Amino acid sequence: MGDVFKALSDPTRRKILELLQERPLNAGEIADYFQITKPSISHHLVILKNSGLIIDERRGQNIIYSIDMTVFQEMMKWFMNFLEGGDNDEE
Amino acid sequence: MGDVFKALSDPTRRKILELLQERPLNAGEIADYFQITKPSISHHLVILKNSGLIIDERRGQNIIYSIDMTVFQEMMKWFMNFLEGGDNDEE
DNA sequence: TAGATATTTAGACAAATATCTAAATATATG
DNA sequence: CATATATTTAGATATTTGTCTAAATATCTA
Repeated sequence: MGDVFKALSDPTRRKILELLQERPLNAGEIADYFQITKPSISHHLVILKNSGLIIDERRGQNIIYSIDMTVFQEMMKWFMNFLEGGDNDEE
Repeated sequence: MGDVFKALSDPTRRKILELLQERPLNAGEIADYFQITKPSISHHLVILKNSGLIIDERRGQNIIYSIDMTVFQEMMKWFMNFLEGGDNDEE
């Protein structure tokens, strides 16, 4: 769960999520949106994947990334706790 | 706005927010919940304050910290964007 | 199988971060 | 004013993080 907050703390990774929110993209397409190198993007994708925010699927030479909504729903619950004033248990 | 995600990326700071979600606390009371030193907690409080997540108010020798809900609502909007599939514009 | 394309892994490095100790500031009170 | 209490600021340090280049892996196709 802490991994998710860590993953969201980087602006490049948040932008990747916003791109994937439109539609799934392969690694190269994602990299094209940024100035940084493909290996750096690949590193960010690993972090996003480990946090559970995205999933990947190889299709031929490409690896296609897309958002996994499940974790976003958990995040919403964490924030809801503050707005509603209910109980909370994290790590 | 990126400051908020950065602020939330540290587990100590998230725990501080959870404590303040119960009720306002002064710096010493907050520090008592943790093993780390008061200066370190003070540093975390500065980061939380700069992000807009908390506000402080001096009362005598104490400085009392409490949550500012405004930013939480903005966070909710950001997450809502993913769950609903609407448009988004950040930084 | 050889070569081209897509992507990741490995290793290095500079910048950012969390923590500490020591010192400074602010307030209250005898 | 002098001392005690609460908190922050300053400066140092070890760890983490984001980035890079070079090399490795995986897949497709001629």
